Amino acid sequence: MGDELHHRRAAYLVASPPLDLGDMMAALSPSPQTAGDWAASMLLPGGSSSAAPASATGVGEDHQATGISDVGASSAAESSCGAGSSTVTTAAGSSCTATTTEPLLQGSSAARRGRSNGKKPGAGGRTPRLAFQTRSENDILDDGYRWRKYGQKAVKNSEFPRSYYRCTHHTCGVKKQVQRLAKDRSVVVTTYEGVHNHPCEKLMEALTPILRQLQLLAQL
DNA sequence: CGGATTTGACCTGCGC
DNA sequence: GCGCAGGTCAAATCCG
Repeated sequence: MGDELHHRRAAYLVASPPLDLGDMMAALSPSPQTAGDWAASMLLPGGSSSAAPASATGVGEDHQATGISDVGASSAAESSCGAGSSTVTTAAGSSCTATTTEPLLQGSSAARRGRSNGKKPGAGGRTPRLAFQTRSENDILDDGYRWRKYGQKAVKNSEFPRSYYRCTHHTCGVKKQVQRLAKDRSVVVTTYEGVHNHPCEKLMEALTPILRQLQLLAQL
């Protein structure tokens, strides 16, 4: 998947981020929505809770997405890009490789511990989890949302600590974990847990002028 | 001064 | 039951 993603990376750096953000969001969406559909859904107040996809994106940063995993209820570190992968192509023609990794257990103890504040993942595994790898110097990738770090933990079998973040939006309980891969320190594994119930700030910011134009055109 | 980050303590689940 | 490891809390600290 290398070359294509390299091109995408260049696009992130040079071209307008919002489109790529949409691409990525659409690509990561559980439903086969187009970027446009998704963007539209995000603009509906309250409509994003059901239609909004997971939050993983790489935008405006020097990050290269190398693998995406829909993680069932287990730790994502060193697990992304595991089992069979499939390529998701968005309306804009861009693509990224998504990997569903239900059989993630791989014997590691991390996979067994789904605890979060006493709440179990729940029957059927409540919150969706999505892990993906990015190749970057930067641990923190700018996905358009605002995050507050609430913890950092040394992880076994890894010289790099794992960082824990929560979305700062009041009504949003989305979390993410960021960890650098022990095997390849240039790779950052980001695991998102949950779905944002509010629009992406940066996306909204970027889309506003476009929407204005669309509204003007619609009036004609 | 308010919000974000750091960091050690604490809690919980799981394997032995 | 104990120890280990992951995840969270919250006080202290930092920073704009």
